[in-house]
Amino acid sequence: MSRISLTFPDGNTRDYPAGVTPAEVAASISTSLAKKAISASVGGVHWDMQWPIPADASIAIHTMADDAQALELIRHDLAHIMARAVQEIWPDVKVTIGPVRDYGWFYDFDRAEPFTPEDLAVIEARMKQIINARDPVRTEVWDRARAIAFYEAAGEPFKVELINRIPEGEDLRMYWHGNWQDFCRGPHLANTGQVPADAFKLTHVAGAYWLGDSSRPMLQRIYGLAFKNRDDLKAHQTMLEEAAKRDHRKLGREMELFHLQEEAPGMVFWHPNGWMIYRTLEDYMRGRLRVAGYKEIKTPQVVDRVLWEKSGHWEAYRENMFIVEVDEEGAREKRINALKPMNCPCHVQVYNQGLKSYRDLPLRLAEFGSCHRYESSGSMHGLMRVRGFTQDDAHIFCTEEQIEGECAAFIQLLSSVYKDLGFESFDIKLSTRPDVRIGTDAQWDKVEGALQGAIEKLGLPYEVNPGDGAFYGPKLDFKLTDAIGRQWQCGTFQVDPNLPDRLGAEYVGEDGAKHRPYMLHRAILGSFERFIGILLENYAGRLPFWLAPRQVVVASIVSDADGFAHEVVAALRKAGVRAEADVRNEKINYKVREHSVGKVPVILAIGMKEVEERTVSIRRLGENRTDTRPLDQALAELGFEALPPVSQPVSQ
RNA sequence: GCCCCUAUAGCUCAGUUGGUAGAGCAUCUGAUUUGUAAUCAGAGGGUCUGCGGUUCAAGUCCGUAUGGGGGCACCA
Repeated sequence: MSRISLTFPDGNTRDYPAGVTPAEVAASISTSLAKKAISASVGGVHWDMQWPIPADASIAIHTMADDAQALELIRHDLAHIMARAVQEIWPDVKVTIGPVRDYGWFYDFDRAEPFTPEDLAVIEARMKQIINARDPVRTEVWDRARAIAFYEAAGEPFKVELINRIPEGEDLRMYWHGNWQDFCRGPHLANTGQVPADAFKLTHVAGAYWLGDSSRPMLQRIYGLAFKNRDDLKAHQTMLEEAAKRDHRKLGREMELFHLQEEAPGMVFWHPNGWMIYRTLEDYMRGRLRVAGYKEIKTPQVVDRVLWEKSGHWEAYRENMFIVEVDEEGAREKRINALKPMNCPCHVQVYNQGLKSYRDLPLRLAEFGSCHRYESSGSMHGLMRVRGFTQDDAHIFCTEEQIEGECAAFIQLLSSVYKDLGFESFDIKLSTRPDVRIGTDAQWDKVEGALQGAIEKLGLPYEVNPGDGAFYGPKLDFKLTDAIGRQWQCGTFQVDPNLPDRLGAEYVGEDGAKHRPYMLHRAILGSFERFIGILLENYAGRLPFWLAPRQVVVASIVSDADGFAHEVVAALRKAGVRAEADVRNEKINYKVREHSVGKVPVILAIGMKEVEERTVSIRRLGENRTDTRPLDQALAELGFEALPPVSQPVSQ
């Protein structure tokens, strides 16, 4: 059980068990201290105790047993304090709900006028007044009829709806902050003064649907950041600024990687540098897949709707497909095609050519498949969510018995690839059978068991998401964690008996009869576009040498060294290094700065000294020193670094 | 798609209460030959996102379309 640490004005800290009562606290300290002990610190949070300590202080003492709980309470109380401030300033605003979230909280309001940044400053000022007023927080338990009557009288339809959604018989708690109250599950601090007044900040306003339902009204959501002290808030704000600096859209411009433009929303124009990253990543993946026993194929971009009808996509996914109508001469009707939104049906077509034997299985067909999806306008975001993208897609056709082995091999491959690309850890989520599904329970038992067995044999931790699988089969999702702690879902592994059935895939078994294979959909990166965005943000643009588009710039210091600079570039290129010469008539300081800003990992400076000694001066990005090396040695070192990392396979 | 915000030079941004545009960087030209994060000088560069409206007059005010941003919804 956790303990509470109380720090008193005499500077001493005393520990108490979590269930301690105010009376016990009072009894444990000397009378003289008791009279001064009007403030204390619990769980790192400063709070004021009235003396004698009131009975409801126990709420705070009980729940502020550790920092995480203390923060939760602070953020939760701030949500209420903000709602109260808003209603005090604009009495006609309707309140709804305001949960705690990472780093703060939000609250949704219904108001005809939009909240402006100036409004936020006004609200913040009022919140500080409320905190400084140190209003005690009181709890009352009401019955449903009273609560509904109260909110109907107050003209708060959203609250009435919330109460109606609470199951009969549950207690309804009303929390009073001064003479403003909110219906809430609690718990809360003992008084508003326990919230630090200088450690929160209202950040922005955004639209959000009532109850997350796009058919319901759109409310205005005000977001706030909150911490237990001012330093933590500042630290978080600094972190946000740092995160903004590594925004891949900004890096994409600065490093001349790609651009997007109005005529092709959600489609990437790759520039030479960006395309080099893309191709390096693609070549790397191609190599990994080849070794892992995949066969690479390429399938059409434009496919007749007939196939999409057979696969079921036309019915279920049509709104998200780019439709291509073609007028064919003599035809009575336009022929309707669609840009493929996914590769699966095409891969089944490849599988279906020629009769397959059980000896052909597992058959692993891979494609760097260019797909187009008509994503809604509001969902697009730089490289992270685009309309035209390329998946590192593959489909494994196999028998039920082979699923577990294929799953284990896939996870090993994925983990090794992530490691090579700089991501040490990832989380696995297993989504199991949903309520609405096809197939028998016995089949689901086997298939889910296969996935589970594969993960467990590898000794990896995983989380189960019951009921979150597709209607045809369970799936695994793989989420990697980047350098600043954000998680990205990239890999996926799905078991699908449905599509082979719809598209008539089969193989001849040992028994001479025809059988349906299972189809395993799997991807490691997800899409190249998005993964490059993730890589850029993870490394803040400072890609490892082997992935950097321009690996080395050879900069001459004086024009008499230009000849040797060119010679070094040629030798580097021969050694497999992406090198460029910079022989512009500029100072070396200028060149070093420009290429450092451009995130070039290695700068070789060439002056007359190097020309005479046939050496190079190596400067690595982020290091303020240089090393002088004989040219041959530098070529060997850099040539080796230019190779993609070779990872050890995960041991069984 | 929905709500809010936003759109001025390649980039980052100024532009007072409406009186037909500015800076830094970048680019180009010249000078400078330089030892590890910005050498100096000069020049060119903008239908102020498109369309419509108000006004004697619109970068500025209003409407609308499109793109972008923050979210929500979506991501079989």
